Order: sequence, then structure tokens, then C-alpha cells
Amino acid sequence: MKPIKISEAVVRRLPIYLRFLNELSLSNIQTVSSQELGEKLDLNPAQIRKDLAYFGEFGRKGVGYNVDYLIEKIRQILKLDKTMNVALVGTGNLGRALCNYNMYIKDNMKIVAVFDADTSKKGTLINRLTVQPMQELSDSVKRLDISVGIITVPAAEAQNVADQFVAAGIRGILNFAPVVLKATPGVRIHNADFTAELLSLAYYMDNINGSKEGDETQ
Amino acid sequence: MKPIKISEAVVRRLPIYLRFLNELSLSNIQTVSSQELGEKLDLNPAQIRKDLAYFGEFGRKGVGYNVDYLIEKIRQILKLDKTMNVALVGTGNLGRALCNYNMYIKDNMKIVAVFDADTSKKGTLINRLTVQPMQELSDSVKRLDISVGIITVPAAEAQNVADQFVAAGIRGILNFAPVVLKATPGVRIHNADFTAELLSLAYYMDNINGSKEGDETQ
DNA sequence: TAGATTGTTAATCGATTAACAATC
DNA sequence: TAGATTGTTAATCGATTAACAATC
Repeated sequence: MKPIKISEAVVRRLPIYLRFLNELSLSNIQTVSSQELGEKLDLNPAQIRKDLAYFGEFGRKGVGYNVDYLIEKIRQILKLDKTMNVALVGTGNLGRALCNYNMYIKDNMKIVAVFDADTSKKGTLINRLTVQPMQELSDSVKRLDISVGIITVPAAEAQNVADQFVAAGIRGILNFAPVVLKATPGVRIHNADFTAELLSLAYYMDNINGSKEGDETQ
Repeated sequence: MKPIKISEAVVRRLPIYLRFLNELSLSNIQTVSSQELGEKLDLNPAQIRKDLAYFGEFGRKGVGYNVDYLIEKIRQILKLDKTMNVALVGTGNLGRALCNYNMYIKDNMKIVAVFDADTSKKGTLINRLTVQPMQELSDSVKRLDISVGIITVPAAEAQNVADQFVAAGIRGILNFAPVVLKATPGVRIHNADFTAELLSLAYYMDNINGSKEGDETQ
């Protein structure tokens, strides 16, 4: 009832928790404290407790969190119980790799349709999916109940693809192209921007042990 | 001289600025204001001015920023003038895609060596690079002056690979595996974690227009 | 009971935004 | 000169951390 706004930072940490909890569960560990989670995930224990407390009282004082129960709860929060259908546009190296991946995405999402603007690729098979031309995108999205779009086209074409996704009624986009995309407010865009990660990595690398010498910029 | 600490958030925005400036430069646009940048990049103009001002006075009051000059400056800040050599471990779909990519990485980084723990892959060619066994990693890193490592192995093996990178003297790691890695303080780790992006995307997608109904968690 | 650990409030820290004098 | 826009300080906002009562 109380409409407490949950910050993005919090939501972004949930998958990190979930992953590690899954590891623990596989090792048959039944209980974990915020202290232990914090150590393993490089986070402050208080932050972890606070994050989880936004969604309910999942722990037991003096004991900690039940691993499997917490997994179940986080999966509910992230809506990983229901599967979502995904369309991917752009069958370059990265796009094809993602199609073949699929195991990772399987957690709750499944690529069910693949598109490419290059009509010469029409009909090509990628991991049992037939590459379709862009003209079929809107129809397929509706017919296959696709709610998420993945963009793996060159930067220059990404906004155009995003527009087509939005027009087709998609509600979430995972964008691998190195551009800032615009969409209507109802559509959520997440960026998987490893080129930016690589560029900013260089910034931190010249200083051997954290201190800089002779750098005019600082 | 004054050792002002520049926050991560600031450094992470620099590549975003750089990209858009490159677009402007290609369109022969010579000047841009923080206002225009803000509109295109969905950022507050004051934030952009503040970010840039950490590194120097790059703009002209009443005029704006000279596009090419700003590009040059940001490239200096991010150290994109010098090329860095990169090693990649894990020649699955994603690893191979990245090797074939390379154009994007070319900005300042070049994959010069590829490794895989699977010895049956030894000698395989990927985009003109020969897959090497892990035993050769340390030697190659030193011989080829490699300073960055890319990890595209399964989660379970990622920490082991990271440890080997660190032992070999690498100073920056781009990690694609869905785990939190530990490294010694001198080594910088950036995560390219699209599976986490995908998981958190689902969270935001059930609410058609931002308001939720009947959700017990909030 | 004593020890441990949560959930939560309060304190701190940091980042974003607003405002405006300086100046092109 | 008038209009525009920076660089920067101050105000605001939000997120992280510390602290501790509640309680298992």
C-alpha cells in the first residue's frame, strides 16, 4: 500500500545477490548472514539488509537468511517466475553469439525471433531460429507475444531499430550498441555497454598504485 | 597539484560524451553547448559542465565547447592516445565474437593473444590469432606487454582466470562472467554484465505505465 | 541466558541540480 | 551592448553506512 520508491541501485544489486545465493544453494548451504554476503560480494552488510528489507522481512534475527527462501523471494521480486519472449535484431558476431548462448538468458528470457536489415541474410538459420527481414518484426512481436528486444546492430542503426521495437509494442530493450537511445516513457532501456567499460578502464590503469604523478589534469 | 578525487560516475560518463562528440565531428559540427549535449544524452547540462570542469576549462563562456578540441581533451583524459594490448581468455561464442569484433575495441585496445583452458582448442585460429593454452599466459603477457585481460569463461572458472591474470601482472580486467571477482587493489576490474542487465530489466517491465497495482512487495 | 544477526532509524557521505557571477 | 553559456558555489537530493533496539 505504501508506495515506497525503490531505487535503481537497489534493483541492480538483486541479480548479484541471486547469483551468489544460487551458488550457495548448489553447495547445500542453507543459511547466510548479511555479513557473509557482504564479504563475498564486496558490499556493506547494512546495505544488503536494507536492500532486502525494502521487499519484506526475509531474514531471522540472530540467524540470518534462509538461502532457498531468499532465492525464491528475489526471483519473485525480479519476476523471474514468468518467462518472457525476446526478439533480437542484428545478426553480426555479437548477435549470433547471444542467440547461441541462450542458456544464460534462459533464466527467464528466451530469444524466439531474430531479425536483420540485410535481406541477403533472410532465411539463414541461427541456433534453430530463422533470420527474418525487418518488415516482419511488428507482426512477429504481436504473434509471439514478445515483450523484450535486444539490439545488436551498429550504432548508426540502433535508434531506428529501437523505434521499430517501440512501435511494435515492446516494453523493454537491452541495447548493445554504443549510443544513448530515446524511447517513450513506458519502455525501459538497459544498456550492455562493454565498449564504454573498456574505455573507462584505461583511465584507471596508468597509476600503478593509486597515486598519480605529473598528470596535469589532477 | 590539488589531488581532487574524481568520482567513478564522472569517469563513466566521459566515454558517453566522447562518442556523441565524435558523431558531431563527423557531421562537421564545430561547437556544442552543455544544453545540447544534455538533451541528446539525457543528462543535466550542469552535470556535464561540472564533469568537464574537473579536468580543465575546455569551454568558452557565451559560446560553448569546440567539438574537436573537447574530443582531443577527453581522449587524453581517458588515455586513448596510447594503445594497450589485450589478452582474452575463453573462446566460446562470446569470446570469439569479441575477437572478430576488434574494430570497436580498436579505439585504444587491441586483442593480441587468445587463450583457452580446453587444450583441444590449442592452435585454432580466430581472426588471425592462434588459441594458446593457459600455461603460456604468463609468458605471453610479459612478452607482448599486455596490460588488460578480458574474461569470457563460464562463471565457475572466472576467478581462477582472474588470479592468473593478476599473477601475470595485468592491471585491468574486463569481466563478462556473471560473478563478482576479487583482485589485488592495484588491479582494476570492470564488469560487462549483460545477464544482470537482463534480469533487472524484467523488474521494470510489468508496470504498464509506472504504477503498480496489487503487488504485495510495495 | 549469552551470542548473533536482523530490520530500521539516524548520521554521514557523495552526487546531482540550481543558481549566478564572470565573460565571451 | 545584449544574449548566451561557461565554470563554480551553494542547495538539494539520494544513497550508503553506522548504530542499536528487537529478537531469534
